[in-house]
Amino acid sequence: MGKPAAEAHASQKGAGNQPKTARGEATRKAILTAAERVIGEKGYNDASIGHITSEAGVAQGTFYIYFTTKEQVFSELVLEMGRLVRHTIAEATQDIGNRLEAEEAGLRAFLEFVQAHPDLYRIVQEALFVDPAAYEEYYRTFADGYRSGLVAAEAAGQISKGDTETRAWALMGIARALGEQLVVFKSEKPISDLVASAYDLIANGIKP
Amino acid sequence: MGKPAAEAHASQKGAGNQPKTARGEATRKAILTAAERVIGEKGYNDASIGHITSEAGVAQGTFYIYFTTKEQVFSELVLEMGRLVRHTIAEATQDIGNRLEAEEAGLRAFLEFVQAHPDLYRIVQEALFVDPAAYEEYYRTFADGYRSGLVAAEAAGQISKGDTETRAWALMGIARALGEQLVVFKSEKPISDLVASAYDLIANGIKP
DNA sequence: CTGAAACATGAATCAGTATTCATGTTTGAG
DNA sequence: CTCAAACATGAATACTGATTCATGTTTCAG
Repeated sequence: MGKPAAEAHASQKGAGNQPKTARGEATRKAILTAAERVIGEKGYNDASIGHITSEAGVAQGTFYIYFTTKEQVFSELVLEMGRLVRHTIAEATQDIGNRLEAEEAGLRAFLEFVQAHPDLYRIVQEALFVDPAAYEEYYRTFADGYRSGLVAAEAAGQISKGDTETRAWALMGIARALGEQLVVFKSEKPISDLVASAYDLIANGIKP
Repeated sequence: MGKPAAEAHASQKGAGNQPKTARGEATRKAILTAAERVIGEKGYNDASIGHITSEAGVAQGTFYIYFTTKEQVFSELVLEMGRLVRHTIAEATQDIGNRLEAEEAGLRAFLEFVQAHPDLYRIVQEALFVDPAAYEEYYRTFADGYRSGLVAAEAAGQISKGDTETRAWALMGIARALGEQLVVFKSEKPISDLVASAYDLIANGIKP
């Protein structure tokens, strides 16, 4: 029984060892940031621990002080993206009483976030292949929130009646597609134009 | 100059060595099919050449008679998916004069295809990380076709005016999201329901 | 029939890289 | 100050898996 069984019941989520000093804190954050950039750019498999630690300016072994596994940093990044995106959208829409307007504001906030964090965006997409559970949780959580918003709006008569679940997925699909336009296809189109067009489609459809 | 410089100017697309006998033809197809299943299920990185060849019932070295690289089979599968999907949708919509109806029929055809070929669907998604060029070509080609259809419909007064490019991306985003529902999230919802809800959204929007 | 081209085999090669570890260095509570 | 806990190092380990190759076997045009 030599081991203190420190990490017996994970102090935080599935996080590796948590730092206990300011120095450790900084180092962990440096690694996490480097991982975001490197994995986002090269993809999970081509991003080696060596790349990450050298980008972070620490030795290779240091990685394993704070993370148990390469996959674990990845998962943590997916979680982080989830928290950040939900927070960003919630904040952007909290004062808006009308759902259609909220839809527009939320989409804009999402696209701005994605443009500012392209690496995180890609990481979430890659999660489908690296950490399917994290991927599913990300989208399920998101969709649940989305759906309940739609249900409320429907009840309040702010939107027409319809299959809220499918609508939620479809609307998320639109947001994703436009986000991909920015991050993957490097579209030059201004976000406001994307939002305006998408909003018109969402509100009115394309029937003449 | 011992080498016949056989593959000097690729006989077919970027395809590896093409078989020259019936036996070879069959073997190549067996490997391709196995690759589709194995890569679709395990993902690119966990799918080893050994897995693929054993699933195909051939020796490991046989793989390299028909493909130059692991990445190359993958690319070929992405191309195949592109051809098949375009063909499927074109066929399902060719006799439909009205764009809105075509939209509905096309979406249905796409979802049915995706449900029948979940492995190919996943492979295309993973292409963003394994072979970005193939991924981009897949979606660019698709979007171009989509967009020109919308332009024609707009001119014919079958749909309202709007930013065709963004609309094309958004509509593809809806299709993708629903496809993912089927393949990734294993939704039980019947395709007709998905199509009906999505069609209503696309045609009329959600404004009350 | 027949032999050169095709095809098939599977063991060996070879490189990359995640993870571990023995050894220092730094920090901060007391 | 002081020393035990934290933190950091980077070389060594260990393993996986793509690709090659020397050696047979099969096909089919002539």
